[in-house]
Amino acid sequence: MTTAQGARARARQEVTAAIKEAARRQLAAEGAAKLSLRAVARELGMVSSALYRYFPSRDDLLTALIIDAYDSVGEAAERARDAVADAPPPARWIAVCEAVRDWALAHPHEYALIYGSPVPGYSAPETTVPAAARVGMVFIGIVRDAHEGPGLSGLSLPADLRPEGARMVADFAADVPPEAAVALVAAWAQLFGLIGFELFGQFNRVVEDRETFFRHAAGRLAEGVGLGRG
Amino acid sequence: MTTAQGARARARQEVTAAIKEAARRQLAAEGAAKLSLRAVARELGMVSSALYRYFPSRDDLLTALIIDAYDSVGEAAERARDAVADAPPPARWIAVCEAVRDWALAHPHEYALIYGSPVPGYSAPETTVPAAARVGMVFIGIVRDAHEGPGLSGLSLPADLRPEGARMVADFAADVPPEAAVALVAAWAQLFGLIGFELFGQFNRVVEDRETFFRHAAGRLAEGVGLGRG
DNA sequence: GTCTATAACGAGATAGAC
DNA sequence: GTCTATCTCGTTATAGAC
Repeated sequence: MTTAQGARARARQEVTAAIKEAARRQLAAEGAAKLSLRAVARELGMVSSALYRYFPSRDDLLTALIIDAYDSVGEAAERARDAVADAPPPARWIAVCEAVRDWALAHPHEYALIYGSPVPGYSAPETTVPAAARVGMVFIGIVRDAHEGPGLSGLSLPADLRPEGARMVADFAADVPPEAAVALVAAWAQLFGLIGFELFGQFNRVVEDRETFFRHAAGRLAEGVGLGRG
Repeated sequence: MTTAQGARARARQEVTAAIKEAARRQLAAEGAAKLSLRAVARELGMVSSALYRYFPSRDDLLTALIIDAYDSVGEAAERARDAVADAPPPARWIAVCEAVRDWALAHPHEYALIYGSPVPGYSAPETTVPAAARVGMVFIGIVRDAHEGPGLSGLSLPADLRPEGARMVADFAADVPPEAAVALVAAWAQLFGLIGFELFGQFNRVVEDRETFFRHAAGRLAEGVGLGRG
């Protein structure tokens, strides 16, 4: 009985994975807006109605792809953090930034899915939130460690941002000084500005040596969150 | 004869404008990927073949929309710059940043068109480059003025980025120090990271007081390009 | 119970003949 | 410029195979 259930479950997982894989190929070729269940089914030699055993609607398939993509960058960021766990905070910050950029360059369509223009007519459900938060949590962890270790430097917070900083600390950045939380969120958004511009072609004819440029910019972001020079 | 030609030219311009307006509505409703000449024609009560007298292809219509959008942000940035021409450089920098953000919040779909995910199957032609450069040129101008006036402070450039900085100065940032050019390009990309994250929903549950947060972040960007505190 | 296939719906896009 | 025949799409109901 358990073996039968195990086999069924395994088969189900395999089909689910195949569907998502085909959907990702579609994503790359046609874009998220044109993702179609029928085309996915066709590519797999299935009939469209059969897909509904695995995903109750097209939007649920999209949601699964989005969560997978967030988990994929999140994992890349966490792996990078763990690989340099002994390095000083600025070096760890830069390593994670580079891991996120490397992931984006390796998965441009999944990057566009989660950090690019929203898909028309689709609204991401709450279930995407934990996966979406993973990358940010890695950065928060680095700053928290620095705060509890060597300390943060060069930060300040104007009076009109103090409530916001306090709320951030309470909501998602425990044990981080409010001025660091505010700087952190800004740096996080700015990092994806650098990556998005490179990926989406805004750096054409503007930045040539992109590795070096990015490493330098990531280092300045680290300074901006109080990590000092690494 | 001249009046007849003038009337014809005027009529042609009006129809062209109506086509682009309808296309922008489509952009908002369905996204750039699904922009179709037929749907635009239908909305205008025309037949699709008639549109080809104005735009030889769907891609040409897209290109026109992209150039219009770039010109629109560029104009907003230039207007903001001119409105605070007497203010010190950091204040001018922040004013332009806020103008770009205001434009983005007012034109989210056009923002997505030019700064969001690339449209699958579409490749922007060279003709978009001058319009795309306008916003950046405004920032370069502010930094150049500061350099030639009160001066820039706190900048440095590692050896491995010096060739890149020199190239930037030669290519598009004349009369700006190379270290400022590099910082400028980074700040430019980071600005759109802040705006894109706000616009595309990444700030949900993360940033509440977005005006204040943005103003502060824009000020830090100004410091990052050597403008000092305003 | 779990899955796949057939068929159909209503809506929309598209191609081509006229 | 119009009309029609033929596609696509998401989704559901149903029937049967394992």
